[in-house]
Amino acid sequence: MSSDKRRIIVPKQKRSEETRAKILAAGVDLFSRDGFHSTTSKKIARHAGISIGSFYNHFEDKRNLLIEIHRIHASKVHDMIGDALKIESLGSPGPGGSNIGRDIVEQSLKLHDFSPELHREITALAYSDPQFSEMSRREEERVVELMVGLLERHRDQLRVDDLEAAARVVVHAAEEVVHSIKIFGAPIEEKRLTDALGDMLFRFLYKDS
Amino acid sequence: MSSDKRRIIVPKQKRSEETRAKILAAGVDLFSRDGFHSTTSKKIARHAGISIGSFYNHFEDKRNLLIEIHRIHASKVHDMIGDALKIESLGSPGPGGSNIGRDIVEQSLKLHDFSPELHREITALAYSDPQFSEMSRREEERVVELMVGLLERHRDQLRVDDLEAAARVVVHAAEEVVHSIKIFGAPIEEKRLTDALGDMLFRFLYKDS
Amino acid sequence: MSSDKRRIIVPKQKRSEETRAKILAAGVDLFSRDGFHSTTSKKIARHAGISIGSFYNHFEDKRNLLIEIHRIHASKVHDMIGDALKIESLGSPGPGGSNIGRDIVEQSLKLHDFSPELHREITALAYSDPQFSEMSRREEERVVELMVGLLERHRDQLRVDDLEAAARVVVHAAEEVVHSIKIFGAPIEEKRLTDALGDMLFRFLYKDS
Amino acid sequence: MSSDKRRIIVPKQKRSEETRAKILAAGVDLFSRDGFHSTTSKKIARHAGISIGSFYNHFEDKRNLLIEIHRIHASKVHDMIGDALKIESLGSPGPGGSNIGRDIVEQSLKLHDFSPELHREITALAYSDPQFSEMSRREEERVVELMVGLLERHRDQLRVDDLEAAARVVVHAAEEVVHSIKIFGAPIEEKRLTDALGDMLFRFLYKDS
DNA sequence: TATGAATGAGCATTCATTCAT
DNA sequence: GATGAATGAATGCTCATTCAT
Repeated sequence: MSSDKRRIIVPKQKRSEETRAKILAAGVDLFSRDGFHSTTSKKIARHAGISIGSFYNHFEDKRNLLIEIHRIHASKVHDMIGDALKIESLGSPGPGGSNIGRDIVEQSLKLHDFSPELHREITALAYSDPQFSEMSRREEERVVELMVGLLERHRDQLRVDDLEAAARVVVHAAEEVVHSIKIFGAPIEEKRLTDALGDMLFRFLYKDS
Repeated sequence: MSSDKRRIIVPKQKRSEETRAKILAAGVDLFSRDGFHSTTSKKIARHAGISIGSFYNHFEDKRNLLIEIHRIHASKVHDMIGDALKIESLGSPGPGGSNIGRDIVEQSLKLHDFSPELHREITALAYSDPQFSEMSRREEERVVELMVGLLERHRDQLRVDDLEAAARVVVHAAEEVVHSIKIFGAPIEEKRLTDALGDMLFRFLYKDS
Repeated sequence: MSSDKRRIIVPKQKRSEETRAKILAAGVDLFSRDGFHSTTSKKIARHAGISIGSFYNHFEDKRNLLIEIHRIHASKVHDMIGDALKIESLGSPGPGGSNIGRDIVEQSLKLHDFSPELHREITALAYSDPQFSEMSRREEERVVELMVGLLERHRDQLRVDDLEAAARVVVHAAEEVVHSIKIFGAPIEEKRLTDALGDMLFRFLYKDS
Repeated sequence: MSSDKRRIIVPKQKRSEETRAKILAAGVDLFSRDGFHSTTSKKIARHAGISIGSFYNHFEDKRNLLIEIHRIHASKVHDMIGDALKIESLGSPGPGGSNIGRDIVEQSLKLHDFSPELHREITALAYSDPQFSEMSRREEERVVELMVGLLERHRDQLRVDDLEAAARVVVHAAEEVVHSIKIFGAPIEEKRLTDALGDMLFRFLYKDS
């Protein structure tokens, strides 16, 4: 009762693994540069320097390549977020000192320096394609979890009760403002936006500011 | 002698105007339901009950149909925003009373009840297509302007100095949270999110609350 | 037993005649500029400043418009040829004096100053379309007739016996050399070509020169 | 990484080479029979017994197929001309003997027995399409070169000074008369035309005839 | 495993022509 | 006679995918 489906290679040999890596790299390049819809599987194969047949040996189709790229990308981003939010940044909170608000903004900006074009493309697909929508949602859940963890560690300094709702709102606000800067090009000086955002998050989260 | 360029119909006859309306309606239906890329010009014509030739008499192509739809949609939304932000909502501010934060959230939610699917699709294109990116940006600028106007009218009650930066941050935060509710389906109870958002905006904007 | 065919207007009213003239003029312009295949009936109507419906009231289709244009053009050219070949140019033949060879070349060049672009387009169609081939042939026959007449008038000075064959060869040679100058752009100085051509025709036709 | 540009197959496999040959053959057939404009890429594919996709794998488009056909055709014709003009035909010149005039006519006729229909179609395009115009011109230049070479080899017997101008006039005259015979169908007996043409060329070129 | 030629459904778009007003 | 919106068959071309080598 074996599946009729095309058999996708699970690379075991070194050569095969290299081919797979080349395809992934080409996919990142082209999806970032031209977008998903303008990137054809032939172009990917050519850009990767392999044959179209080989492409289909390694990935079911274009869509699945992007999903795999997304998976890898997301896990890298997730690790970066994990690292970032581990930082115990809240020694002396307040406008003058360090605070979560400012730190979140800083880390968000940093995260978007990593492949903003790919991020843009995946965000586009999250808005137009249910499967990518679902993937983005799962990714977001993991980020929210980390954010909740961060907030919990500073609970005593915070004024918010519903940490999960707060975490979500914070993540969304940061995400969108950073998009307006990194993806669409800040319409006013970046610093004014990031200061306002940092200020907003700080005031929202912190007791007696 | 006059120009030989392809001429798009500028409706003079009643029948022509009706056809144009049918195409616009069909475009809204299909772009909302299936997305831009899965909607073909043939499908639009069939859905509108007209011929493919007629479609091309009225619109240069699929893309220009969506642009026109967007224009119409945007101006409706803009009017709604204008009306909404005119409301002098700030009798007795504070967690218990009415306040801008809560009002902005409410109005944002209301706005997204109007054709959320189309809004989703256009947002997707704003992320993937430079022309739509530019259109969305212009639209956003007009919203920011209205928001700055609103803030200015309540300046004495507000703690923020940089009204434009504040306006932008507020608009982005509200937009994204509302998208997570109306477009992607709230992952937790809507009220928890909107309360947190309203609270955040309020704390950010208001003096010593 | 009237024909089912679309009834084409035979202009009686002044307005109608003007419309017809406008269409003919527009046809000449566009066929000359863009060629037959790139000229659409809509463009013709627009260029003429009339409606597409009116175009079809006056001409069966694009093809028949060109045929009519050709007819008018050909009769003008024919008149010009008639005038040209009437000239009794052979006072003192010889390389130094006037001679038929040189005159034919001169007149051929002059003829091709009249709408060379249209001539080019019609020649193209003569090569690719049987109906135009036939029309060109008829036109050619009339030119050959005139040429035979000219030769007959100078028979005593000529060495050729088969006047018709001579006429045809002369017409073809002149036509093609002039095309290479007027239509394709002379690859060497025009004078060298026309001198050679005139010389060739002269030597061919004249007795012991 | 290599270029992403659309790549036209450069045949490596035998099957590919066969397909290419089939397309070329089908192109010759259909362009000759129906002309360029009436031949669609679908018809070519069907006639060649291959898929439309395969057609586009091998040729950029219909136009480029004809260009390639022309290139092949032109080089064959050029070889034939080269062979023909090598003939040292001028033993005892004169109306009774062999002479260049008669030889040129003979060879021109022979050349046009090879695919006259294709020649007709390409001539049509030379009149209507700048790119084909340019191609025909280049081809003509090569023929003129060969003709100049021939004339040079018999210079002492010739009366003409400007060999290049003479060569061009000769080529044009022969070309057009032969077209009137082979392409349009001689309106009078072929022999009368060829005799007149041969006579004209002979009298033009030769000393004291 | 890798290759790349072959496939053909499907899409955007054009344009000659009709006909109701 | 004039108008121009409507029509839809037809065309050029793309691209995801298959499969024989």
